[in-house]
Amino acid sequence: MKTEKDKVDAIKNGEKHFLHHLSIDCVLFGYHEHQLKVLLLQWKHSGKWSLPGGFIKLDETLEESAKRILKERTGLDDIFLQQFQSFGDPKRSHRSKQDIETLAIVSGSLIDETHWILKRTVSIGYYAVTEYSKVTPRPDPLSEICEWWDIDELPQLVFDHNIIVTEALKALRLQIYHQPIGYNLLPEKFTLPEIHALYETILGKELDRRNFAKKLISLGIIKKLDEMRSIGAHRSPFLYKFDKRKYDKALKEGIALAF
Amino acid sequence: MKTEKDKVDAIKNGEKHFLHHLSIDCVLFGYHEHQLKVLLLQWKHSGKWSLPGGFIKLDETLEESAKRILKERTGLDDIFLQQFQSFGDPKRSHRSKQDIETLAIVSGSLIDETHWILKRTVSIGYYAVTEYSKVTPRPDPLSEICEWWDIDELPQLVFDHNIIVTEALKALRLQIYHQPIGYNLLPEKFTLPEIHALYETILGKELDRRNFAKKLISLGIIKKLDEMRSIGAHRSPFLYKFDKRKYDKALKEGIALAF
DNA sequence: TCAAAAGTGTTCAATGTACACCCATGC
DNA sequence: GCATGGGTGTACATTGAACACTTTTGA
Repeated sequence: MKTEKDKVDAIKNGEKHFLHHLSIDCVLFGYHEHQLKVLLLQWKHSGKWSLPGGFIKLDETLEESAKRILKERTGLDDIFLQQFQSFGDPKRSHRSKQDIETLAIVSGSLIDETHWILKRTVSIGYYAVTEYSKVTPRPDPLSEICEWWDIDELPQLVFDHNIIVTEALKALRLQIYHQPIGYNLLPEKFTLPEIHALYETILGKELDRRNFAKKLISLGIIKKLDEMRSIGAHRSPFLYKFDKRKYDKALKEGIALAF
Repeated sequence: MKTEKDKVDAIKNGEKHFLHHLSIDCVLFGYHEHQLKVLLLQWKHSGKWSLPGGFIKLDETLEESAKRILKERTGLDDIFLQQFQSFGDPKRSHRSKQDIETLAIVSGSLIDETHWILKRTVSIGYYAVTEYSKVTPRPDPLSEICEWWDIDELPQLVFDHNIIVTEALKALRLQIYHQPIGYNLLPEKFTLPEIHALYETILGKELDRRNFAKKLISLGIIKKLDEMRSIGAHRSPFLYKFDKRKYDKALKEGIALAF
């Protein structure tokens, strides 16, 4: 785990450790009880909101880099992670004078317009999905706050980050029709209403309970167990689990869902 | 249009004009009479084959960069172009000693291991599709030959370019189910057999003529004209054209094809 | 008149969609 | 016993898939 000192050091000396002109931005979708949220950071001083992001170390793959960034913000290791698009408009990452001052103050370093971190940066977008009740968001050294925002009520974000979120959501919703999801999002054993709510939330629309269950079961990626979950003052739902074999096969070969 | 001198100059002085650590690789699919090909370049001296690619100028967008690269190799301007994935394995772009010598010879420049062009490079992959009978491939200054290769008979390519081709084809085939294609690939007026062959070729499988036509027409993206094309010693097929309004709508909103 | 390519419609199967009532549980 | 949420099946509509014969054209 990185210490704050390491991170500040990265701004000062990152020139030697990171790829210039490139960054990773992560759209982390948090799912919980029919709500879809996005993890955002609020920058110190300027108060602007941004996606969690970072730079790529000289010797790590893009995916390792995205995983590292997410782990630093969430502590989570096994996250459903997908590269979806790169953003490279020459003007996308313009920083204001105030931002530059903030970077200088936070890092205790001399930062002028020629600093590597201020050069034109192409950002590789990754999205990820997690159960947000499991996460304790941690700000990075440049940020005061790291917290979840409702997908429908995002503030204005820095750079082109609003566009990145929109594109990530589009990509996620497209992907969900071709690959199963849920493996890292649901407990090992889950109920039909749980996975149903997950799909409804991500797709942002209602899905008929019966038809939904029929399809997942007929695809064979989930199977019913002989156990039930006690949910208090209501009928106990059956538990299901993923058929890992068929789930992985569907991940690799794709499926055709049409909800 | 760039002269050879400009290109060689780019290797010598590109440090100032291009983004380091980043490149664009283009998988240009060429379609003609039921054959799908890919445009490849053969490097001077080493004889290795690669995708057309290049670096990103400081002030151009990623898409402009990809368009520029394709225009230099094909002369074509209006090409169906899609960003599909970025490739960033730290070892993906390792160059052999021989390659480095070749670069030095061709550019008449001193190139050692510290040269910017040899640094770790993340490549942003674009694919494009064109009618290859319209194209006269032009080698770049580093290459002897620029020519079409059958998609099923590709040679071993440099770096991870075989993987890039495979991923591009996967992305193209996925996209074709969600967005119409053909606008820049077919003449303004075309016949059903023509667009049918286009889809069959890209998808690499046979599609029932009647069902295929039924679907495209029922989606409304093509419409029948009162004209026919004379094709010699056979029955004259009707001409169709795209309904641009519905075509663009389908491009934006997506469609669900299931051939 | 023949060869080659294009036009066309129907039937059957599978899938998707819409829909409502009963059951279990804890308070 | 009641409120709440979960379980379940059927009928209908739509879509997909399979399939063959006739027409046009120029040689």
